[in-house]
Amino acid sequence: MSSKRQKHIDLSLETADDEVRALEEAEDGGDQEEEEEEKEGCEVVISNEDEEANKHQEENQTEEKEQSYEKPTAKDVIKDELCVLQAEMERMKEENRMLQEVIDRTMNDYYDLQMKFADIQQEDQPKEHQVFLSLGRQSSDEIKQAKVADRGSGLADDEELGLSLSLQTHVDPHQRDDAREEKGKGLQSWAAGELTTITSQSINPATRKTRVSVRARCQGPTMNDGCQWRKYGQKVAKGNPCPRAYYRCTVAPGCPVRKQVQRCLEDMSILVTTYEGTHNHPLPVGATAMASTAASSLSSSPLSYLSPYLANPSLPLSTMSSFTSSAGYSGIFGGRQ
DNA sequence: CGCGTTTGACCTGCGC
DNA sequence: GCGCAGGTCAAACGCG
Repeated sequence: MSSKRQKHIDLSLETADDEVRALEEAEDGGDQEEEEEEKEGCEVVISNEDEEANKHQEENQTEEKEQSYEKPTAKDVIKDELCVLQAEMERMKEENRMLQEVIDRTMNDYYDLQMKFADIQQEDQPKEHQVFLSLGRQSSDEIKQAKVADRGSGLADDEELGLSLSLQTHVDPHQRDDAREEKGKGLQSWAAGELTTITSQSINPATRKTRVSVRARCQGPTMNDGCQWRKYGQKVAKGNPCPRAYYRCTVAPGCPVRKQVQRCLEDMSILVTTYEGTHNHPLPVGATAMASTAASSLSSSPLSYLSPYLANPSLPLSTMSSFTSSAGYSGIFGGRQ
């Protein structure tokens, strides 16, 4: 008998809602089924939820007859467990909501700091080209912040390589918003939703070598950006115990593009990928979405690491932006030579 | 066997 | 000039 009672409890845990329904039904019309008590002896596999409820109810009733003093106890136990489980579910839901809010707040603060940092860098090093691409999830607040930063930055157009700055002179605010959303979608699809952070780009004035640095949350050894890469070296850099891996683009022979991949010291789940060079071949579709995003902000030839189309400096900026937008890609960041 | 990775050696730029 | 750190090369190795 005790084994039967144990079975009841297990079933109630698996299908709590149905159990509640079954109990309610049992209370309402349980008398009608008392004459089928002989079924209680059958240990069959329960395949139907209603059958399960009925059987549950029948077994309960059988036990009730044999040990009538246990009737309120068994139901109370089940109801108590249901209440506890439901309360726990509610608590977890509430906890999830709070965690989500914390994450959103943290992301907002992070992007805010990133923008301020960009402004400070631009003030300190007016000759150093800086690009900050906001990738992945982007809230409306971040978009607003970006707009404010863009309008207030007052960059010298001829000298600064602005992120979305220069392109904004060609599109209206609605289009910008749409484009930003497009960018987010494109990158999410590119990185399977794992891309969450920031890219930055800089040109070394001395060597004229340019780099795009992408920080992405990625569990694998390297993030899939659509291109084919061959590893040619690995080095442990000073200050970071994580080894830095060196990759060369193998989509086309002689392609000069290289990338360095290194885990972030602060957060091992973040992969910092630095691209360098210009592809001398058309990119795969998967890579082009990313390429157009980054490269449209890097319209000068040495800056177009990711899109060979943008390696052609003869293409005017307006052509670039129309290309990236008309191609349906997510390139919305303006570029400036 | 071909291709990609690993890893130690070598090269190069930079600061002192 | 020297030392250091970052970057690249290439032989050895592993895998399919």
